[in-house]
Amino acid sequence: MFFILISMRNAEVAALLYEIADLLELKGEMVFKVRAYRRAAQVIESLGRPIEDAWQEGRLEEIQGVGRGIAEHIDEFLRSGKSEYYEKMKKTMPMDVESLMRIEGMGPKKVKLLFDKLRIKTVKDLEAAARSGKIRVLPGMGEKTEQNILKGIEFAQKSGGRLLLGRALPIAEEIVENLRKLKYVNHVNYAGSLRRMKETIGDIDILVTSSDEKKVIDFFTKMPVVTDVIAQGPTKSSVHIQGGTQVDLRVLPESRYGSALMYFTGSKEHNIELRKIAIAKKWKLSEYGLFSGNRIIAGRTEEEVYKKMGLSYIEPEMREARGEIELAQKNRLPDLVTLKDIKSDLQMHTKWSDGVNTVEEMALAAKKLGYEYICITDHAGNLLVANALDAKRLDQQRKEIEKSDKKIPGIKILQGAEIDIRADGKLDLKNDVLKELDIVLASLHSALKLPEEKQTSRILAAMDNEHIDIIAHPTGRLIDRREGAQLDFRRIFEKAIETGTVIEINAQPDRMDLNDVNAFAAREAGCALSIGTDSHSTDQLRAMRLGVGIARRAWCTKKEIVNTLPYKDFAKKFGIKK
DNA sequence: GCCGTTTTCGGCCCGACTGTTTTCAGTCG
Repeated sequence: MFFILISMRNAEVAALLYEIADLLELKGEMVFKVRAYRRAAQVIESLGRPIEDAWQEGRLEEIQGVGRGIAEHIDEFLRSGKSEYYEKMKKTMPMDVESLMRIEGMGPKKVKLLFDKLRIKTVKDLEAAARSGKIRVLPGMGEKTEQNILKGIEFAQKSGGRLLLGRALPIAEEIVENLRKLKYVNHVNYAGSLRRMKETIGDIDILVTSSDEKKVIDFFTKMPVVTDVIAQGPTKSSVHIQGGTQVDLRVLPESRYGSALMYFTGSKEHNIELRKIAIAKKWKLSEYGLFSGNRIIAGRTEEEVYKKMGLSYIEPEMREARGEIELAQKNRLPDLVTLKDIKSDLQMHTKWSDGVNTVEEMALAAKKLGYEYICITDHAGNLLVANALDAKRLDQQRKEIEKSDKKIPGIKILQGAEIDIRADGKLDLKNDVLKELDIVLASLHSALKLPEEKQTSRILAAMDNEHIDIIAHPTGRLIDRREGAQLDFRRIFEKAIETGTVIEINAQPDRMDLNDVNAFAAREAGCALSIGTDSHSTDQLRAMRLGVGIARRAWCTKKEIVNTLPYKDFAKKFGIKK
């Protein structure tokens, strides 16, 4: 068995290569050279194993997209923490490229021109120049350009960052529903990273087939949620909606729906791979279809296009150019877990600790979702902020759970608890209390900044306790708000297999923890996984689909997810006798 | 800069919209 460890250095190396790419682009280097750096960065970012391993083994050049030149930069960076090449370039172009490029409408050419002519280095410089009318006199620029720059700056300051998947999904679904109601609209779907279930979303892409393109675009740009229209052409439009999210719409004829949906679902890297296959067959693939010369040979459905290309259908969550195309060629894609496979939710809170609903309300809501059993996992121990239960209250709660279990037929209610792992690795409750519970979750809630070694030991110690069944939200991160614990996942996965501990995929929209890359590594290592919503109200139970999304992005089948087990098998696996 | 059952040289994904132009470059996805 081989193990995988996700290292922080991968992200550092990727960041360096991205920055080099930006600077090369400013310099006006060949687009292909720039692209080569970006591609290498992207591959290393989602590598799934530490770049140091390949480096120490002298096998950097075996990484896709890394050749002699880039390998040398990586080597220097890993040895010395610096890159002469990068620093030299940065000296000649000292502007804040990242921030400037993030302004809508600002690309490398404008950033370079504005630096050369006006010494603009920061967004602040840019704003001042635009306000005083210094930009309009430059070649290729005009008054409108200045206005757009100011609008772009204002917008970048207001919005900042990406939208959580769990927030973007309902918005996209509502827009899709509204478009679907129109008489002249046939197919409509959202695409993009949203359809691939990435944990955060840059913007929302929507695709429509219609007999009347103009009417669709008109309807779209005049929706009440639209705050301003960025672009509006005959087949394509972009708008901002309340809250600042950008929504792109594309209208296409029915016969192109499949190829367009593929194109807009991405990922970009997946599309490029597909197009290369088409080129090798002397065809051409675009959003308008698969072409042999001028003749369209596929495009109506995604299935048709994949099939014509000699590939089995690839689920959107797998389209990241991480080897799925090769598997599709061999017809060996995994049968991904689906929401329907889920028989239970293994993490939820009630009024007993920090939730808003009762045991009974949670159970009824879970039953409505079609679950066979659930696990009530209120906080227990000393976590006072979360109103954690002590031994006495756990006893009282057990009586209520048993009562509800009898009262509500068709769903089994288990008593679990979420126990805090203290900084020294000790658990927040005594063993004689833990042993009375059906399922025990252990998780980190504090001291998330300890060094990796200590943090890892904490989790390993918890797993060594025979009563701990699941490690919940392993890193404790909150997306865009808190980084979470540094962990040596290689050792954690080893210990999980040794002790039979399950690792949770937490489906809370701002947790998504394990994330897709770590869940991928866990599955490859052979770990058992669970998906829990960590719900604090009945509404939140529906977040299960986000967790399933992570599992699917990690190529999990139902075999790897313990809460797809029917109750009988689940009870047997965890030694529950009731 | 990378890469190769078409190539170790000559390719590298493809198209829409905007704004400033008067035929197109820049940007975006």
